[in-house]
Amino acid sequence: MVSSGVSVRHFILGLLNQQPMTGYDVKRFLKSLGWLIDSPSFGNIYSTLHGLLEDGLVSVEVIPNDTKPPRKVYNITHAGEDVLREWVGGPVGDNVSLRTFLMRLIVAGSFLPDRLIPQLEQRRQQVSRFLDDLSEPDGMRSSPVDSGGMALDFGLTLAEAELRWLEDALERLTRQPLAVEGGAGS
Amino acid sequence: MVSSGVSVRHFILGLLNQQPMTGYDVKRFLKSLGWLIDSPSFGNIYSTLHGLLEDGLVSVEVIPNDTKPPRKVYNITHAGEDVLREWVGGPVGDNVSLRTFLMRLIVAGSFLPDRLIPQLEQRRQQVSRFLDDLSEPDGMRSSPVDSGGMALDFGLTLAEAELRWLEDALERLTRQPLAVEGGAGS
DNA sequence: ATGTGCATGTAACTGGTTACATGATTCG
DNA sequence: CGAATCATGTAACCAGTTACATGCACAT
Repeated sequence: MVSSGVSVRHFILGLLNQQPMTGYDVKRFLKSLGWLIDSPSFGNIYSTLHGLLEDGLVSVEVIPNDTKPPRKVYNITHAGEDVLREWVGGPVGDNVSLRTFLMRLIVAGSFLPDRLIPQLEQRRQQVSRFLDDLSEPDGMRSSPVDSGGMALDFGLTLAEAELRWLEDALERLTRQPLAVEGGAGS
Repeated sequence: MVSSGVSVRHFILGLLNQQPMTGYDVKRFLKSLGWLIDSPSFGNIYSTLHGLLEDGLVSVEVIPNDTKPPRKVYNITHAGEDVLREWVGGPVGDNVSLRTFLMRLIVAGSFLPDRLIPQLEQRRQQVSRFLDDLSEPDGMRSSPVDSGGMALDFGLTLAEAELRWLEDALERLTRQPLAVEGGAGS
């Protein structure tokens, strides 16, 4: 019932929306984010790409490299754009994890900047709520686990940093709606 | 070959090491961390608990609640402690995600503070490397995806916050080794 | 020569989710 | 009176991993 199916499928489709890529490129990019979110394996990436192709959400251009295996550059189709637009516009689902949020941010960032604001706002509320719970005697702090330990402190630090970023980003976006179009895409 | 099998299994065992709990308690705690990492579902938690019990890594105390379903409080056994100690002491695996790191931190935090330092150090190097790559023209910044976009900025902010925390924590730990023992327990 | 990076793919497996079933209690 | 919280559990299903297979180019 979480309903925010942030499968690799949507995420990869989102990357392809920003820039045509090969499976290997996708892997390389995701690997660079490895410290934040786990990169899906090659196996998963390639089969996801095959699935997207079968469903007509991406097209492929095979660039033969006569000795090497040919590069297969995948590109999003109109049908794919429709699916993606619907997904990004759709409900975020409460209690999204950092991983989920980042994925949506990457996809939505250069696609529909106006739809972005409610997502940032939702996220801000969530992180803010977490921070508030720490001050209350009935929040997570009262939890027996790791009372006063490092993990709590770690989470706190990250939450504060994220919250500050969110507030900053929201302010920037609401002041000047920045009608991006040629920004990142074509 | 990632070898850092941070399955829910290890994580739950780690929570049980800090405090005996029911499956429902585990869920409640994990849910409070939902903004950071996805909480496993009830189905997974309960069946993991059953598995741990079968393997003798936890024991259970059934507290009958005559009208309500009985509470089943799980407690780690000596065998369980051995398994956990081995896991925490084991290799972290390079390129761990935030999720993985947090899990290890929660488990290790109140268990083996001396083994903690190399883990923090490894993590520090990883995050630091990411940050360095952003300055180089050949790093992730050169990636076609989301150039100059929000997601990159978001990641940067979090990375900086995490790095600062790690450096702080390392300094504190190396100056006074803090021989925790009763720290988190009774 | 040995390893690392480029480049793709498949099949078996397992970890975890979703959806279901049950039932009392408290809150609005 | 209906919804949420407490409290446990099972089984079908799906997402994603691991391990394998192939092969050239380039650096050490």
